[in-house]
This record gives sequence, C-alpha cells and structure tokens, in this order.
Amino acid sequence: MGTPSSHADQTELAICAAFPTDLTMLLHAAAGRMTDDLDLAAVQMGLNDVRDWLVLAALDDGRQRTQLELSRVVCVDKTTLISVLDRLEKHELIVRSVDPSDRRVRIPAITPTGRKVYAKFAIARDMAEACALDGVDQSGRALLMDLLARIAHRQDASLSGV
Amino acid sequence: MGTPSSHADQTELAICAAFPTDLTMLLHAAAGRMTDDLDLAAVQMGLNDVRDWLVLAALDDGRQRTQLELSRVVCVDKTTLISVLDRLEKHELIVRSVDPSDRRVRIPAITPTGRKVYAKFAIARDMAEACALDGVDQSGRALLMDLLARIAHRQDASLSGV
DNA sequence: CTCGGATCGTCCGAGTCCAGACGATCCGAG
DNA sequence: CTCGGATCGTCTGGACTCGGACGATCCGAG
Repeated sequence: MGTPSSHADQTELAICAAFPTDLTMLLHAAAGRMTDDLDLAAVQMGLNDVRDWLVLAALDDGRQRTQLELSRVVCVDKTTLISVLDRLEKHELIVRSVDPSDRRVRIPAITPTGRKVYAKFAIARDMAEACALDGVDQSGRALLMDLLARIAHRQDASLSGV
Repeated sequence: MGTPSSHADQTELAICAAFPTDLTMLLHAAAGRMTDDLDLAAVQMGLNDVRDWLVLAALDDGRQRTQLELSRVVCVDKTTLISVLDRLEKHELIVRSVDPSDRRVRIPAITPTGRKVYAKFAIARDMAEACALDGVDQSGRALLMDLLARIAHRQDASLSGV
C-alpha cells in the first residue's frame, strides 16, 4: 500500500526550512519527521505505515472491539481500515472472528505473531522518541507533552469572526 | 479540491484519545488540530487548504522563484503544485509570468489581491496560534518552539539496528 | 411471528496524490 | 552552427482515500 519510503504527507517535512517560527508548520514538520522514522522502522519489520502499527497498538491491549469501534479509536476511516485489516490478516498478525452473539460484527484480535511484531516495533518507537528528546531534561519533556496534549485536546478555537 | 470540512489527514486527530502518552501521536494530533482550525479559516476566505496559504506565504516575501524552487520551499510535489497554482491564478491571487531570460521557467508572483487575502489569513492564523497557547508563559512557548524545531530539524535517527 | 428501522462490514465511484514520461527550451562541446 | 544532454513545466497512469450505497443481520413494536 502506497510508497512507504516517501513521507506520509509531503507537506509536513521541509516547511520549517522556510518558516521556522510558525507553530503549525513546526508541529507538522516535527510530526512528519517522527513519522518518517517510525514508518521506516515499521517497514523494516514488515508493517506498511503508520496505520498498521496504530491498529496493532490498539489491539495490543486485548480489549474486544468491533471494526467500527476500532476505526473510531485509531481514527481511521472504517473503509480504509478494511484494507489495513486485510493486509494484517494476510500476514497473520491479526485474525477476524465473528461475534457469535451478533453475526453482523467482526472482532479483530491480535495474534501472538502480531504481538511479537508490535513489541519489536514498540522498542524501535521508544528508541526513536528517546533519540528525538535526547538532551532534554525531565521537566522539559513533561512540559512538552503537556502542551501538545493541551493543543490536541483543545475544544474550540472560536475564531469565527475575523 | 477535496472536502475542506474534513480533516486534512484523519489519522492525526483522535489518536490522542487512545494513546495520550506517545510523542509521535501527540505531535500528529496537535498538528492536525491546528491545521483543522487553519483550514477552516482558509476556507472562510476562499482558500482551499493548507497548501494554498503555504504557497501564498512563500510568495509573500516577493522573492522570485521558479515553480520548482517554490515546490521545494513549501515541500509540495511539483506536480501537485501545478493544480494549486492553477487555482490561485484562476482566483487572481497570483500570476505566472515567463522569465524572459529562460523561457522554460515560469515565475509565480503574488498579486495585490493575493497579498490582501494572505494578510487576512495571517491574522486568523496568529489568532489561532495565540489561542492554542493561551495561558502559556513566554518561557514555555520558547521552550516548545525550540523543542519542536529540534525534533523537526534533527538530522538522522540512527535506529538502524533494532 | 412479522416486519420496519437501525447497525454492522463491505463495495463502488469520484476525487486526489505522485513517480515517471513527455515536449519545450537552454547550454556547452566541438 | 549543430547537436546531445540537462532542466524546466505539464501530462498521464496506477494507487490510495473516503462519502455514500448495498446486503446481511439484529431488535423492538405490534
């Protein structure tokens, strides 16, 4: 699926070179940079892109979820999720089983193989993130995460009238 | 072009709900959140999405650039840039002129109208960013921008052997 | 039991992105 | 001057995304 070697979204990476002071572009650039590294690591262990390990991460907690619930959790369109699950199932990293109490729904579950692959990826991910924050002290990291979470979860921008 | 009301990339936004501690997902979520707001503001003043005002921002400094140089500066694929420029030119926000010294190249330039639209957008952008950082003191903002820039500009991840 | 509406996963069509091909143009070697 | 290679903008084909439609299934009202 796609060309894993290229950026997930090419607008993100190099913007910063031109406009280093803009918050939004910096966020995109930083996110794109991290994703590039993570996609690379994912490809090295047979996953395709960010969605693959996102789904595995969600399934790794063992909770039973329908595909629709899963698509909401990882915020991937339910249509797109199908192709992701198809691929993961083909590689035997997950299985889809029919819920006996509701034959409409499919319950995707991670396999031992999938768990192993995800664990391996998680190590690479943690390494990449540690590397990205190398030299930043603990309070700085906490502040960064807090600010990012605040921006991400902020409810409304209320910039209606301009 | 596209559906401006939806997210630029649906993987970015709600990931945080599931995995709030992951740096990469937080970056994506925060970037997606900001972009959603900015895209909304852009649509309200006739632009289409992030690429439109990105191009305008790059052209606003008045420097002469070929389309290829421009595509590199804003990190938009040169093929995709064509459609952006076509649309901006149709709305008379930019003009493409042929460089007399090299008839292969086209020099896009922002028009007074384009400059006006971009200035209007820049106000909304600054408002959105100020809103996002509301309640964060100056040293916190500086630290955030510094860390983001560091992550974005980091040269290599060196996570080859896992 | 029956049946109409709601909800699941899947499929299809329109739109988008981008690697590679293409014509037009430039430029340096001869 | 000529001409082969490099570089510009544009076009095209294949792959992907996602809104809406579809069949299958569930469930509550009657």
